[in-house]
Amino acid sequence: MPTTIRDVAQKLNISVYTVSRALDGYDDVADQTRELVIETANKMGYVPNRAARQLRRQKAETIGFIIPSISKRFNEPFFMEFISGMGEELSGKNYDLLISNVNTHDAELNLYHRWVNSRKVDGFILNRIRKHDWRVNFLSKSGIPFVALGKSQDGIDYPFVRIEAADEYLLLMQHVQKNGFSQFAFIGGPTDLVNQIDRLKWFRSATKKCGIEVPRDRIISTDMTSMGGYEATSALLKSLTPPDAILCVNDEAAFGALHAAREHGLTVGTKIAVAGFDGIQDSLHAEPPLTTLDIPVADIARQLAGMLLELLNGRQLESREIVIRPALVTRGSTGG
Amino acid sequence: MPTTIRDVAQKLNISVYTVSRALDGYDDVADQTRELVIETANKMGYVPNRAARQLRRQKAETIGFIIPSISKRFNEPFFMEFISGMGEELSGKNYDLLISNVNTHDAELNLYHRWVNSRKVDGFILNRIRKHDWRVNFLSKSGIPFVALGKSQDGIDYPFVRIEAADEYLLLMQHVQKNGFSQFAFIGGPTDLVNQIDRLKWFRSATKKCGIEVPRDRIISTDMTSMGGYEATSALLKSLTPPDAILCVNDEAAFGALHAAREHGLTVGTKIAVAGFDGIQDSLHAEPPLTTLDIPVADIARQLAGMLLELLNGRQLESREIVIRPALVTRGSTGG
DNA sequence: ATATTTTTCCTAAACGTTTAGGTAAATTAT
DNA sequence: ATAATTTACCTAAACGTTTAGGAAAAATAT
Repeated sequence: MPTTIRDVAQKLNISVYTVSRALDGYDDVADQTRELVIETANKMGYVPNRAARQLRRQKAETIGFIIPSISKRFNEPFFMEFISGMGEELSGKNYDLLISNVNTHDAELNLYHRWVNSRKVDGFILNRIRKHDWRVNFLSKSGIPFVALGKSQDGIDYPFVRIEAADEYLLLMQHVQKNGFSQFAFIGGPTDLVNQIDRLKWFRSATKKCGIEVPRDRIISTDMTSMGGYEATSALLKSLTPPDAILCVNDEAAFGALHAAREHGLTVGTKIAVAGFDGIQDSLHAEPPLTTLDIPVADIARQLAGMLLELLNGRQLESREIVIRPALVTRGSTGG
Repeated sequence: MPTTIRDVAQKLNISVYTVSRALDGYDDVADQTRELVIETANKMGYVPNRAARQLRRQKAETIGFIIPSISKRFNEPFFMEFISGMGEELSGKNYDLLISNVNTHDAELNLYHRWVNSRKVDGFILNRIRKHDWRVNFLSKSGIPFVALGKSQDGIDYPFVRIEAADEYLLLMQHVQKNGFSQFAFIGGPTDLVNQIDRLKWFRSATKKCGIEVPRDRIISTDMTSMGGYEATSALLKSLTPPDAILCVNDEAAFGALHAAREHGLTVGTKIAVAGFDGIQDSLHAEPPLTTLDIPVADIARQLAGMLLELLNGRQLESREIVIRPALVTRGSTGG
């Protein structure tokens, strides 16, 4: 049974009030007393009971993150980097991170509901935003603070980080074109994902500027896993007019594309170009190393967590919109 | 402001006691009343306040998982699969998963202390166990329940899952040998990691049975990242007597080994063999696809979470030790 | 010397549950 | 018909904090 505030107070023969105020750094306690309290509390290993504090303060000091049920493969490295970034920012500020993953849409809905209504978390961080996102609507209606990577088009105002890569996509395409590839294809994700919508838009705008025609059937929708990328690429390469430059919505899909291309006997970087998006760590060790548009995932997560903390502490945000631009990293998969 | 139990009671003109007992399924409330209560509670969107319930029940209904500070790269896919498995088991049982990651040993120690003493979690799940593990000692002394993947040698009794792969390692080595490779090397992890100790032991025992000599300098210790595997392999291949069969302590290191081998102009599968351990999903899409000893990571995590829940509910465990055997998956990286 | 302000600490209530220890009403046993 | 038991509910205390509203003591102002 852990030490309570009463134990500390008794030991020093003072009231619990004084202990509480001393530890929380209020100035209505004498310096001498404060020091004594802090020292004693440390010695006794006293840590405030979270449940009691939460109940009284009506704050959970906990942030919720629910891994979207659409991601069938939770092992996507992307999420691990994201979690890592949030965790770093939060644990430094004495906040905790509550995580769950669910398999069905109903379970996901239920969990949001439970966490909101049981006051288990003070706010949420969202990911993989969709064009119309029920989570955004639900949380907004609940009045619980949240931030997200990506802006949904539900007309709801919330702080977010978004990625802007129109220029970088053009650079990528010019680079690929310069290396002798011209038959472009785009391996994308679910069509209502904001990521997908943006990236496809940048792809299209870049093709236009480069004077490239892309037939309809060269734009494919996958589940953004390496298996999805593998299958889509295999199909593309079997067609009568196979592409020789495959741009993927994320690195994972690109890994699958690399595999499929090699399986078709194509030397990637020479006969065919492949590029990804996100810049996850293993992209460097792919064969050949993967050209990608690198975004600082952990850093974005850290920033999101930081924004949410500002919100929770009632402070004004410097900016409710943060724009991140990726860095084009050219490697062997597009011909050096 | 969410609905409280008092709101529900007032609405029905009964006491909060009756609402509480009805919702918790005790039999000292009339069936008719119970139904009414449940219906009304649902309609009003009532979910018990977690802090209040925790305070009164002295249970957090939350499990803690702290990503070990030794993993410099949190994006290791292994952890994501592990988290996914725990989360699945827990959320099904109405438990939540509290996650944090820390950068230093001190921060890690501090966090365990905080979570234990603030009663923020009811139990822990541990990972990456070391031969002598302060976490095991600390939690055992605290009297808080925990389970782990791996058994430390501190003479402390706790429920755990362990991997047994002596036979499978022999199979792997025979397979590699049969494909014409004979100069073995082992790229391992930190020397006090139970994983490392076990896997190196199996490697050594297999070499003995196969009549293979392995010089001291062919056994290397890394940080188990792809970069670590890359650097270790590069160094090995530059030596006067380079190996032609590299077995790695995990898949991530093996990815780096593949990269280094290719960079040295060696065709993996023909000139050199590489194998991993864990069977993470991307091992299939490596070039060439990676031979590995596949363990069901998510499933192990699920089982660990299940064991911990049994402990927390005061039930007797069927078995305090669960043994998992990996499956040898042979792919191109060892010559098909 | 008295009045005012400041400093330092205290008492007691509150947060929203759960539950020990009841009691009246209904049922069953004698 | 009365006693004993069971059923269905209630009141009030407790969990461990934080904090509003004081109050005594000390310092400062008049």
